[in-house]
Amino acid sequence: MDKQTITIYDVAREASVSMATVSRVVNGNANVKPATRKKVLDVIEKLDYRPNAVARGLASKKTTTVGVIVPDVTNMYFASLARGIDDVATMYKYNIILTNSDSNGEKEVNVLNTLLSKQVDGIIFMGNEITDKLREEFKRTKTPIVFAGSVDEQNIYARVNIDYTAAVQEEVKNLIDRGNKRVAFVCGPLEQAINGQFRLKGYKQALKSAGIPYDDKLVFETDDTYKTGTLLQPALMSVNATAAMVTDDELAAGIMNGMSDAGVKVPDDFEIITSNDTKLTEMVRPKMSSITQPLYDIGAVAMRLLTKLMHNEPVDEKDVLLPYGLMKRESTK
Amino acid sequence: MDKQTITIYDVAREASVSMATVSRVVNGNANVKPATRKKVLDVIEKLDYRPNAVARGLASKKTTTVGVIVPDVTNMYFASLARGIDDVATMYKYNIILTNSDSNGEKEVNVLNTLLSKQVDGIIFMGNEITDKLREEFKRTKTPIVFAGSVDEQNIYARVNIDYTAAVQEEVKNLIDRGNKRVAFVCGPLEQAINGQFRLKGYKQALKSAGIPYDDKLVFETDDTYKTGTLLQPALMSVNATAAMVTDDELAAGIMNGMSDAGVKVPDDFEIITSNDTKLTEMVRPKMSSITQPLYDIGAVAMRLLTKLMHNEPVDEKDVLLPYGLMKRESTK
DNA sequence: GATTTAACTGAAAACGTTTTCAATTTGCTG
DNA sequence: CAGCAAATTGAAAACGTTTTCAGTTAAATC
Repeated sequence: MDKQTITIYDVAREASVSMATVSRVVNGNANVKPATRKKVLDVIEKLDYRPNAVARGLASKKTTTVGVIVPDVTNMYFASLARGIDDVATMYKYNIILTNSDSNGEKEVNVLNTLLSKQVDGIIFMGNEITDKLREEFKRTKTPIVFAGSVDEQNIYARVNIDYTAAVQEEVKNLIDRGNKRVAFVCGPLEQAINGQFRLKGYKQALKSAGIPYDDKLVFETDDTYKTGTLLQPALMSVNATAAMVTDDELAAGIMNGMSDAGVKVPDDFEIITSNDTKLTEMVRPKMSSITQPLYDIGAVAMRLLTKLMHNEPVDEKDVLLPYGLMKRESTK
Repeated sequence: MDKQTITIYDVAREASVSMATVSRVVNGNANVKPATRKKVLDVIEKLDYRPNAVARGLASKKTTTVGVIVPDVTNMYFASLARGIDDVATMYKYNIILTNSDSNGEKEVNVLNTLLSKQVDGIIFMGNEITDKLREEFKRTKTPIVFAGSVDEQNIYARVNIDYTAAVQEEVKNLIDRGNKRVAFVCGPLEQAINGQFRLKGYKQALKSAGIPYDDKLVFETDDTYKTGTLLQPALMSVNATAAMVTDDELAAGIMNGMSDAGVKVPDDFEIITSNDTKLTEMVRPKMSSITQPLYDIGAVAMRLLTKLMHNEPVDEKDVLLPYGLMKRESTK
């Protein structure tokens, strides 16, 4: 009546060998006589035996599961990374436990602890503001961690990103070269190092190279949402900005639609460049010019890196930078 | 040197009680004297003991983990469901193992088996074409399964959806009432029951009520992608369609942009209505009218239903239909 | 064919919990 | 304060694997 499970012991008995031998064939251990292997395999087939991964995890101290902490899967940027992660995880026989943190420090700590209690073999973290408390928790564990599409300004953790500073600098330079004297920098929370340090730095460098003084009235700190973007047009106009470097695609789409709705022509009256190159950039009209990032690859490479860490393989570079590009579409001249 | 872990045995010794007692206080069992509980709690705090979920899983046969099979997290529709699932999972102390199947029957079977070997307590499945092989695998397990946003034409599995047939019928009726004699039905793969049976049925019913003969030249079976949508304009024009009922938002956005690019005005020359009400509908211009679905809730309710199944609580209705709505935006007159 | 060596196999101890069942305490009752 | 029920506790057996170590068998050498 009850869920009767076939255990390794059952197949051992049926094949007249020991559990150890069954375990060996299941794990592909070479030290088994071919004839024995075949016999065991046949019984496994016949009994439809499936190894219990939990018991395996307890005995071997490996769960072949990795934890993935993401601010919100509903955000295309993170969804793309997550997809890359899952694909290479699958490739290496891992599964992922996916958890949404809403970039909330407390949730991040909780979630991290549950993942660790579940004995994940590794963790991929996304999120750009690392609270002290979180760093402390990270430090307490020996479980390998890699950041994906997320900077670590303390240079401690393995991570894979693009060079946000250079990319922003380059794009802002282009904007300036095209005659824009006042280009706005519209970003997510500045406490997030990726904005407040890396990207803002690129923005400032571009201004400096062009001999334009930095004006903090031109930087707009937002919550990265579409809705907020749609409301920004008046503020942007009031500081006489003629272009904007935006750090999130949905936010950028909001700004662009807000402009259009207010009769401001993009790109003729206002140029917009965005940062994540999600498919949204192509769906919106005009299509948005963007920094291109290999989103899927960032996730994929992060996961690959994590496998190396988990298997104690040597890694040459803990801070991997993937190439970025610049895709001109219709929101810039 | 080695990752020295504190076990339940360590705290038992330190608190001079038995493992059983420690286990009791960890699990909130009531039969522990308050003084003892406090003593144990103090030691747990002091030693920073964290229960090993794997060992727990082996002993109790519960992993507090559920498997989630999704075609592709990168699709906003599924990402929204997944978010709803994760949130209520967290609420009930579960974690989710998220796997992408690409709606590929073989992958689905593989993934299902890994999930089962990992002893997940339940499974949430998304995907609309259930191969015989997959059904067979489903049947073999006693692990509860619920479908989210996915139909089961055999009425076997617990599932939560909206009434796709009624929703489509209603919208097509509106299109017809507004004077469209030839409305196209543009959908994903017809093998998927949600399209080939439920939605198509609604389309046909609407035609029938209006006394319009069904013309299969007006149904366009696609792969649900944006790209495909952008290429559909000529075909749609060649059959003299003046409106389209589309089953996917990205696809619909593609069609709309394809129309606009070809100089066909939406909605004046061509009306479009889509089906999933993802945030994309608002980002695109003109904004797309859509059937509204409580995406997040579908996921949330599915997960809630699964918890009941996992805890052997009675469930009154295995086929839950959530309310849908119709949101008129700018792609219809 | 006797030795030596390499290949294969099995017994049993982990792994860190939960859970059953019996034993011990404690609190009441009269 | 004996007697009994209820509340607490602990011992030990699961749970289903992996892994170590010793033993056994087969192959190779002379």
